[in-house]
Amino acid sequence: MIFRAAVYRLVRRIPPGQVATYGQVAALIGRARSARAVGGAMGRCPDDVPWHRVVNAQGAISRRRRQSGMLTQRIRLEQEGIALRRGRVPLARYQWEPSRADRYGRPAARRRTGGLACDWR
DNA sequence: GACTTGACTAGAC
DNA sequence: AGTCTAGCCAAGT
Repeated sequence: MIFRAAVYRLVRRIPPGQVATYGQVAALIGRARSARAVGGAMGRCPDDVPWHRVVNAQGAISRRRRQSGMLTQRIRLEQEGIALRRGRVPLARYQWEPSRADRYGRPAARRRTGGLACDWR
């Protein structure tokens, strides 16, 4: 499975009105240390991928090299009923809690940094 | 195959 | 709560 294809397949399963973090997406496809690469994949995704449902670990909309897109993301989230508080999505309320069937692999062992424990569940 | 570039993250101040 | 750093890694050149 190509990395990006795995990312897109998973992101398509995020329900409307909920969000996931880059690190969470990475962990769910069994690549717990690839959060950064997930961001790269989101930048060039097919139109049917709900990219706006992916935010960073703080619940904020990550900055792009070019600002364009950040506003669109916020608007789309709000259209799905997600209210941002102080510029961030309250993850405690909106973060996706995937069922076991939505998980493809077990998170990699955590190294010094970059790897995520299963704390998003 | 050796860089370079990010829509990343956890920890340490 | 902000800023900085060190790790991480897929893709593109």
